[in-house]
Amino acid sequence: MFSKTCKYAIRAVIFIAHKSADGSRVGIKEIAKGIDSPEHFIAKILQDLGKRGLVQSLKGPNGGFYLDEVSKKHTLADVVEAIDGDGIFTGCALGLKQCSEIKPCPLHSKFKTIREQLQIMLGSVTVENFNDELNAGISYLRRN
Amino acid sequence: MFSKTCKYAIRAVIFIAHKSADGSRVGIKEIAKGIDSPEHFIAKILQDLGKRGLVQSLKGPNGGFYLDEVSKKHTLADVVEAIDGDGIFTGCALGLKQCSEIKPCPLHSKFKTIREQLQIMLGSVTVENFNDELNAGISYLRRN
DNA sequence: TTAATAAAAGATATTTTTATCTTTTATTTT
DNA sequence: AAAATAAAAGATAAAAATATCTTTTATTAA
Repeated sequence: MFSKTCKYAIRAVIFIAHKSADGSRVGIKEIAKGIDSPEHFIAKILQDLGKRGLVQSLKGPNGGFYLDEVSKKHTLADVVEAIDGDGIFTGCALGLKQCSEIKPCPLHSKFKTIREQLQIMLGSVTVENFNDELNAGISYLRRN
Repeated sequence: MFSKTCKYAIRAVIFIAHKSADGSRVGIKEIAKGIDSPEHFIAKILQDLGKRGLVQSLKGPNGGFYLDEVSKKHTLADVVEAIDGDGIFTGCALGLKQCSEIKPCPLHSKFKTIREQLQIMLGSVTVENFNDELNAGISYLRRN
């Protein structure tokens, strides 16, 4: 469904939202451990998300990643689109470039519904929406 | 959503169902052209689907691929599962192996609905279900 | 029973994705 | 200012997915 890169990205932004909710920053090592990802790989991903303004960071002691007021309100759809592009929301299920309402692939209409639901779902939750349940230990971002 | 291999596979079986509905066989070259795929690559995929009993084939003159009565009734879910496995139906959206009802990832419950709908949708159409609309030129398997 | 046809099988190549390692730059603290 | 910290950037490597090429086997038709 999502690329591995995208899965790491989603887990990371939710983790950062959670850990930096108190105004502090969270380092790359803690993030990597907290979401079970390769440290250097998630570093690259966050670098990319940083350039796109989806996460913020500061170098040096007490530095790390955090989210400003705008970033906290970004939806998971924003994250997915930043990493994987909008193919999952708009592309043809069978990979046909010219597939559209007028020249639909056999699955077109049936798939449309599902894609839309996915987009609505991902568009309706912000990265900080999970803070409470993570605090309460109701959901998890790693094997734990 | 699906791997490229899986997209080719779905297109191919629908194409074969369509072209062999009259009892004839359809060659690999015609299939490759008919679904816009690399010839040797789709050959490999069909070889695999053949071993799994999802398509039938005959070598030699007048040979080619076709579907027996059982294969015609296979659903697209069967094809997807044969190629990509059941990860898309059962796996965690965030790639967490231990994600489950008792240790859910943040997206678990919201995703469940969508995965189920996808499975129901793909499980409710057989590969031959599209023959009529393909004949009528209402849907397409290549740029055309 | 030979030639032609077409898929199966095996080997290799290319591209993309995922992962790692090293060096540089920015920031803070002493 | 110097030392320590931590991300940014750049380079390289490994693995997986996608694609191509060649040889073999089965089948048919002449």
